[in-house]
Amino acid sequence: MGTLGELERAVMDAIWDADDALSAYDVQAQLEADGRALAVTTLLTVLSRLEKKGFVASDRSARPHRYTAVASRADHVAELMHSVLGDAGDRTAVLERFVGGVSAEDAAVLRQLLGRSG
Amino acid sequence: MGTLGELERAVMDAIWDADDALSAYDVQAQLEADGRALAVTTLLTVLSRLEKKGFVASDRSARPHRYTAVASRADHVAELMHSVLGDAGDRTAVLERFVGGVSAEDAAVLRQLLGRSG
DNA sequence: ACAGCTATTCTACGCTTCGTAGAACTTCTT
DNA sequence: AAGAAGTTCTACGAAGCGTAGAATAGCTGT
Repeated sequence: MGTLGELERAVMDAIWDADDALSAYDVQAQLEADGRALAVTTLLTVLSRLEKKGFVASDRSARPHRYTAVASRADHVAELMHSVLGDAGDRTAVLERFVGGVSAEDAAVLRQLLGRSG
Repeated sequence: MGTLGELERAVMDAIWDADDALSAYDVQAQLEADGRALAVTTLLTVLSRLEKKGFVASDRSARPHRYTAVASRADHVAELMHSVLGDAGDRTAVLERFVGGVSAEDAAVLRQLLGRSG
């Protein structure tokens, strides 16, 4: 599972922030609005790399191909959290440090989420 | 804050698994026991890179320099979890997915750590 | 069916990180 | 002071990433 580079991450953010599927041109416009001017071919390259890595899927029937995120940002981040926790050794020790560092709001959310499941 | 490469990770594991400070030679022996034969200079290079990245500190008064982890593995992993959570956008959504995916044991640990009442 | 335009893929290059280690240099010990 | 033990410098190849031009493919109107 590869991690994302800087531009790859920016592209994923654009896709995640959009409500519907984006073309390379849409992504280009989005990044330009963020002050980053890039050639469309650059975005197409990045998009195809993201597809190879399994982060996006493309609809190639539409003429400017449309790209959508395979997992939501929340899913992706939660998965990352699990994956780092995964190779931790002493999970309890990690969770202890983790919980020790969360904000009061996050702690409340966690309590609520854990409350109902047993 | 850079992530660790494959060998860098193996070296950190050796250091984390040891109770006391290790020299490059100790690390070499440890990796050799794990079926990986490397020159000692290789380990010294990696160790110095880890030091530059802030993962280890060295005691240069002892003659074979001794290296210790700056943070425990648990601290490191918990920090990583926080850092991914950090650039998440909707933290509640992430925590929801995260909690949804933990094992019953982990959930029990979390509940205990968070305390009964919220 | 063809010309011209739009869109996509191929190829490429420079930079950085990482695994790997020899060569050169430093520092003890005797 | 010589030799051994240890450390730093320098280096190189592979891979990943940002970046984009060149080449190619597909569509549209006449």
